[in-house]
Amino acid sequence: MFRCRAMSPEQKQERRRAILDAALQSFQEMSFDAIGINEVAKRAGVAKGTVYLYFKTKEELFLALQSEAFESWFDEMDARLEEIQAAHESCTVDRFVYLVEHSIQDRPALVRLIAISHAILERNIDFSAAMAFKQMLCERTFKTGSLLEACLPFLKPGAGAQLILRIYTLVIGIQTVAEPTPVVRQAIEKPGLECFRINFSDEFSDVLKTLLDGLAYQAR
Amino acid sequence: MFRCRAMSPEQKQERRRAILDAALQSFQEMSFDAIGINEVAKRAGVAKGTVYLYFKTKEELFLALQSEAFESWFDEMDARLEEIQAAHESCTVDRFVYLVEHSIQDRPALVRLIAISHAILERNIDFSAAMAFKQMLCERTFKTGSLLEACLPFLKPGAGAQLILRIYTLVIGIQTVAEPTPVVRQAIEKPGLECFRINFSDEFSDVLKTLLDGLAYQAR
Amino acid sequence: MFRCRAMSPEQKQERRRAILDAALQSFQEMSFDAIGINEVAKRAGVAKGTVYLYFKTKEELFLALQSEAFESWFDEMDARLEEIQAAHESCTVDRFVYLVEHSIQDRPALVRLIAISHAILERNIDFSAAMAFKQMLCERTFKTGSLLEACLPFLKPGAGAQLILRIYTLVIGIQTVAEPTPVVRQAIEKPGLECFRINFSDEFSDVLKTLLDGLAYQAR
Amino acid sequence: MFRCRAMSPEQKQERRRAILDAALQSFQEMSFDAIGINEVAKRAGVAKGTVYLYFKTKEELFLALQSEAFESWFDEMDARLEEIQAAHESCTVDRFVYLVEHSIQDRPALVRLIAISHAILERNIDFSAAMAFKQMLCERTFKTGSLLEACLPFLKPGAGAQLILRIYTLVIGIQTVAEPTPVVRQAIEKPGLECFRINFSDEFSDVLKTLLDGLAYQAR
DNA sequence: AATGAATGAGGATTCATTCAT
DNA sequence: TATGAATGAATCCTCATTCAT
Repeated sequence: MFRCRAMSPEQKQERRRAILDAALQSFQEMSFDAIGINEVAKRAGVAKGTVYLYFKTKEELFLALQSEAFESWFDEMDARLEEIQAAHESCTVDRFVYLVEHSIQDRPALVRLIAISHAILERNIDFSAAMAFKQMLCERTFKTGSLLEACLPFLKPGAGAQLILRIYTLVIGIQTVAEPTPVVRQAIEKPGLECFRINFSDEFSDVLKTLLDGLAYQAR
Repeated sequence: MFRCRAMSPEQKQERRRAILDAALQSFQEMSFDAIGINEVAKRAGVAKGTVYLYFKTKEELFLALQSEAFESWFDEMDARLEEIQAAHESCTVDRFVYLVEHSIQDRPALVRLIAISHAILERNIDFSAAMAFKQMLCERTFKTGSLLEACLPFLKPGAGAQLILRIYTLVIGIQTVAEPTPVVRQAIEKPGLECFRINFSDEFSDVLKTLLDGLAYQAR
Repeated sequence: MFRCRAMSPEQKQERRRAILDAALQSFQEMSFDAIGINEVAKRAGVAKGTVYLYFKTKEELFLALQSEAFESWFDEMDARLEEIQAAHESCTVDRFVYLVEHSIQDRPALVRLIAISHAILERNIDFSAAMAFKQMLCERTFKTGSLLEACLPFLKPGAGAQLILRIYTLVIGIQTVAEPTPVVRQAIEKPGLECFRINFSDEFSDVLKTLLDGLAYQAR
Repeated sequence: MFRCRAMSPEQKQERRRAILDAALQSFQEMSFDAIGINEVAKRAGVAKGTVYLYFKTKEELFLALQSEAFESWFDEMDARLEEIQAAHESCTVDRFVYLVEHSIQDRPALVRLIAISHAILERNIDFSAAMAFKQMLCERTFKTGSLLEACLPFLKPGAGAQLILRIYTLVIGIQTVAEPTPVVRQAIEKPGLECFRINFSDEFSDVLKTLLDGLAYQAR
């Protein structure tokens, strides 16, 4: 255990980091419900109570995790889109779909966090945490949305941010059906039920492409 | 309490009905978690144990509810699509979107049940219940999918069923973001966060239409 | 299901038999707690309620089973002891121990029933069932006790019945330690705990022999 | 409720003690089944959850109680046997029987705990609790067994520990028949069933003496 | 007599959160 | 700040038994 106190802001950030890293590690190994705060605390090398010094609730902790993962995703998207802009290339639908799909595929934890965000995480956080999270999400959505509008010519003003939000919606829906419970997985193994065996990446790419084709078509 | 026994199959169906109706009523008033089996039992005029005579678990009870709601939805869809066929009309995208959106809007309980199906209901049912549910879903999906293919000329063979499944996916995603938790709802009231105030029907119609436009475009 | 009614006493006995046989079969496959009345009823080919027509409680049913097993044991003991008497042989301690041990070893269900009799069965029976059981036990104990006194010369009057009761006591104690729970069995597998690995027959024979030697010694 | 925390190991022991004492008190007033953890917690002045901080299950709590009672019994036995050795007296069978009987009579809770140990307590404890308990029992059995061998000259090496185990077995068997259920007690009040009215101490003394006589006889 | 639908009591346990130290 | 001991709410389901048919 860290037994030191009276820490500098840097030290506090470090401690916070350790807790977040521990939470992420746990989340990669098991489900949200299966994770206990004790587990996270031990892994982070702090006491249970200390976790609550940095995060008001278990849910707020994992919301912070989601927040970070989102920022990282937005960072990558922004970088990729800026590269495209810088090269004065125009972005095709296919390339964009590929870009998004890969950036998401690299972040399985983010996808799983998004899927439990509304049903679980956002049920036990306070107003300020909700506010901060949504505000961050909004800002980044608009920023990345603007870049998007510059890359995808058929996007009207405002349609970039909207597209981001719809990608978010798609992720929730597709992840939910793509990761069924064990008993359902067993059931859909049976012949005749192939239609329920959905692969996240394939489905996501396909739907996103169709959606973009639809937008392009509508924009003509 | 009913002091009579449901001996004949008809009486047993009736009793089952009473329990399902009671569950639905409760679900319309509060969240799944807030509902206790005792509550449902009392409302149905039976004892707690009797509920478990008809449904193995609380989750199975609500899955049965979802099953019924789904069948009703498929029935309506089939009827509408057959009307269109019978009239030898060809169905426009807009008309189809309108049709789907309304059929869903009339079934708020179904939408809420779908949204908790994967995360909650399908976690505590046995194999046979899972199997029966998925099988029904599959059959009706393909049947309605065929009708769809007849109505929407740009749908290739097999695309009808796939479209139904994607509508299902969309419902999950959109319902999830359209019905935020109280604290999140409060947060997104604030100015600047309008983008998160999503109306299920509007969003659903818009995305579905775009998706269909995309499919139509791809089919050219 | 037997759907017939208005039965003769013979038919009723037959039905009772079927239930007892079914209960015994179940008990040989699993523990008392694991057995459900439904299980027994189905195996006997009757409805649950019918079981309660013949036995007031689940415990009374298994007490009846124990009763029968006891009578069978007494029958065998009596027969064996009478054989010895008829042959005008005098019975040695070793022969008697062998006789008892074998008669018990042939009745594993009886031993297990005895072990749960006081703690479980006799907790949920009514006065008349308790009375009938104890009366039978008493009578047979005295009868067999008398035969015993004739065979084992060192037994004083009354010591035969007392010996039977002590054999009963020994069975309870030894069976209890000889059949530990799974977790305890696992624990006593470890080296150093060999002393807890007790074999019923060996221990029973040894203690009974010592006890009889003691009685013989005291009688000198 | 204690509003203070038991931080030091001594304070924690004290708290553990309080819970054990409360459990013992309850056990003296009623049966294991009738005792609720709430009851014990309240009596100990702690919250329900606190009990589970010290003992993993209700059964483990009562196993700890049994463990303590056993150690106390072994302590007394050791002390008495050492006194005898110190006085260079040789111990007669009668004196030993008296000694054991009294040490047991003083511990009615131990006897009742032993009687439910196999059937109840050892069914819901984990491996380490089972291990620790059996290991303690084994060690003390051998230690006291050695003292016994020094006191009772007819005991061969190893027979001391075996005798302790047989005393344990006898206690289970005799306690079981000596403390019948209410309905059985009522039944055996009736004339003719006197043979089932067994007094623990008398029966125990008598059987133990006979057993020792048998051992002495066999050793000649 | 037989059925099987209906009943309803019954309790340990976990774990997020708090707060005395 | 950090700790970790203390708290206590919260609830589904089984199954022996009953009794209307």
